[in-house]
Amino acid sequence: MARRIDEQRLTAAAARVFARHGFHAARVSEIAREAGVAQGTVYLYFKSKEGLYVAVLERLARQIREASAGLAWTSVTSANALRDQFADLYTEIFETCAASRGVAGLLLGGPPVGRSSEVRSELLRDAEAVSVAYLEAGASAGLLRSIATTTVARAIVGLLLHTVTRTIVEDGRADGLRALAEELLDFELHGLLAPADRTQTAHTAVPAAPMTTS
Amino acid sequence: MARRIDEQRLTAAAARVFARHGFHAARVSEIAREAGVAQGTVYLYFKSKEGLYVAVLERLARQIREASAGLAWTSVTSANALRDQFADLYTEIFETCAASRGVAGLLLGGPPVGRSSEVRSELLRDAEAVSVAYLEAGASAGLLRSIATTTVARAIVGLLLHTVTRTIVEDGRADGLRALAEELLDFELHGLLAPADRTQTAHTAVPAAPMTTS
Amino acid sequence: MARRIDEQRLTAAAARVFARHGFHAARVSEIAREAGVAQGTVYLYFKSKEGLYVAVLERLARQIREASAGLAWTSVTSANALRDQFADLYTEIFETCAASRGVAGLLLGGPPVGRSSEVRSELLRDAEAVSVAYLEAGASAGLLRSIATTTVARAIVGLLLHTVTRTIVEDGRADGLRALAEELLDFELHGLLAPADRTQTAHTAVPAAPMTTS
Amino acid sequence: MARRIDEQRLTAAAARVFARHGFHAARVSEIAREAGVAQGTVYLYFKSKEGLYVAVLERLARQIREASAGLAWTSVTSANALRDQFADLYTEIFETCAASRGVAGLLLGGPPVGRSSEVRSELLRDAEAVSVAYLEAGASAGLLRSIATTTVARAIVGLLLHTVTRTIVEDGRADGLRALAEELLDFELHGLLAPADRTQTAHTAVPAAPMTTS
DNA sequence: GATGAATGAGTTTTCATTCAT
DNA sequence: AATGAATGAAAACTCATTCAT
Repeated sequence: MARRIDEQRLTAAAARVFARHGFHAARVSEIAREAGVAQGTVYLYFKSKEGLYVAVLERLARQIREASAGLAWTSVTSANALRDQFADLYTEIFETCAASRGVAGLLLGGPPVGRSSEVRSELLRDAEAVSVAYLEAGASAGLLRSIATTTVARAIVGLLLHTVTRTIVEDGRADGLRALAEELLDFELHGLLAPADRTQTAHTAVPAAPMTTS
Repeated sequence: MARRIDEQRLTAAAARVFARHGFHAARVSEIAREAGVAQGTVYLYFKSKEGLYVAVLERLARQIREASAGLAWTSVTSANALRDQFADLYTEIFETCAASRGVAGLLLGGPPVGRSSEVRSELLRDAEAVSVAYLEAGASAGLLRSIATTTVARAIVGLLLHTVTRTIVEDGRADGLRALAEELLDFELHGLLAPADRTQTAHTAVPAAPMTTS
Repeated sequence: MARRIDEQRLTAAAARVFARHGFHAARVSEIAREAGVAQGTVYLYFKSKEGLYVAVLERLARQIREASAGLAWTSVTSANALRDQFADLYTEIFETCAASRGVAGLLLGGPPVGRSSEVRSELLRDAEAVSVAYLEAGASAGLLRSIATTTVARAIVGLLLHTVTRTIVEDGRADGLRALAEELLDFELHGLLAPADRTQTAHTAVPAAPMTTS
Repeated sequence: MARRIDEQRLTAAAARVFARHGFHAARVSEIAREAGVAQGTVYLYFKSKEGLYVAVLERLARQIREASAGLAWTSVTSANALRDQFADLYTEIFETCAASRGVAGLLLGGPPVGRSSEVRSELLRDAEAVSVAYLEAGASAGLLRSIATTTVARAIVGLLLHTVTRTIVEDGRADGLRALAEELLDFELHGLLAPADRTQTAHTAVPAAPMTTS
């Protein structure tokens, strides 16, 4: 058990240090100091700095998975029920990431280090797979439209991902995460277009030449 | 005497090498060899390896901006026109990124190196700003719903970004990019829900506990 | 665990290598080899090659100070007593420098490297200060003439310095250092002129145009 | 002749740059820029940076020799005449060095670079030789005491050298150089001791333990 | 198990020098 | 003769990892 505790101390310290400096600039010496152990001790628990890094990422990936697994998933028979379940899921994910901002940034946007790319890819692939499953289930149930499943599944994951990266990791938003989830779901479910019965005349002042800023 | 070698030779070689290995694992010696110049020559044109890297990213960022700026933007008065214009834009972006897959991966998902984070941030910020502008213009023209603008703008950018990263950079898709764009737009504009008049009974077989894969 | 190798091993090796090649041409790798440690080890003990160099110079500067501080200084009431005390001091300095010829050359005549100039300057300034103190004390005691104190103090230090540089460092003289000291003191105390009562006729064959050698 | 001019321009520029940065930190590019020529041009006139450096030192060494050679040396038959001639010599040397402070510092205290050590040594050796010649001539003429010629000759050179280094190069004194020369000569000729007929009782407060400053 | 001193491989960068124009 | 772009050798320093205690 002591072993477990020390390992925890190390990954926790490593998470802080990696979050602070990124993988390459992080020093094993700093991690050891922050964990209150000698440098050599790190190598009793982890094969290498790389291994320690991957372990840190894996912990967050696991937490995200657990967060979603912990939810009560039931068969869904209405759009509202579907929406509520996903709002729960998104909120859990957001909160888990908000609690580990720094590591979340590395998990989603860090450099490829050892198996780190796989950890990220697997997480995203799983998320996409879940997404695909729901889209298909929803479609066959008549709740959802039949659309380009793979593309849209990826779009949904990307939308979540970027929200985490920009709004939670970069801006540091930690409150109102459920509201954030609801806003995203509203967009996902209903799309952008105004209800068909609304008049669609307009000379919309859509500006020319986008992204010519900066 | 004018520069005798083309700066382009260097950035092109650097793009290949950085794409192959990422920033940290890329060796200046390999870049020089690939460009067919001596190592020292690199430093006649760029202050450092870091500077060279940022220059490579900036070139792609510029290309993406130019791709979108080159389009004919007109005032939009119908949902279809809006959709067409964005299909053009997305297609241009996809094609630009497909032409520089490796660098696109670094630009969108690479580690922070020198000013590289700013280059990425500026690009995303600009994209989000454009997105916001269109959402607001579309809404005030009655074409689009009024929704949480910032959140949705980020969602849209994230959705694009992840599509580029996964489908174009990782999977290497180079054809059918307009179709991809159309699929995304269909999702963006109409959302996931089946038309309201469709019956919404269903016992949706929505599976419990998502993301418990691998 | 206490340092396992002796810092002394490093400075001694460094002293030899620096003495052999001077600061710039000295290679850290050679110092490490000469000390029988790995290159990296040098940097456990010293921040940089520069720091190691300065440490080597400081050690000799300290030794010179200690050599002079170890002498029994008493109030002086006669020219002979004064002369004896200084003969002791000079001899100590000469012997200390003779024991570290190479380093003495660098301390007194090496290029400015990091704080090395300050180490030298401080030593010389202290020496001049002591000189000034003695000249003034001697003058107020009626033992010495009243003369341009600062200028003469510097002259005396310079005379010692150059003797060390030329006779001890360059020529490698290691014996008869007390005699050397006595000769210098004879010159310092009595000057060059023949006793006034000696006839001063002479057709001195003072040669014209000096220094047209080589 | 154009060649001469360019060479002059180069040595003059090099003197400034070497004086500013020392040999190692001086950049050939900076010298070329300061001289208003291309880098390659330097190598039309000098074999290497080292050669240029030595040329700069040699120029000052030559100037010092010429300064002394330009004086009217006549046979000396009195202490006063001797003193006057040397006052002239010292003043010339001081003024020459004051006019090239930076280079004087390098000539007398710079690092060993190529033949630079020889240039310095030759100058000092010549100075010592002249000194020896005068001491011997003066002694045989009965003007000067018979003393340890070599030692004293070196002492005299060292005294001059250090005065140049400290008072002219470091402190930047440029005026009153003749007075400085006279002060040195007074010390050299008469020594420190008070005239014998002055009472030599005194309890001289000669301080104990010198050089324990800093 | 824990320690931390020692290791030494590995890489960017500088800058004197060359030589095609 | 002059140019200055290109060259490439050379070296300090860092830091992950090891292993004797």
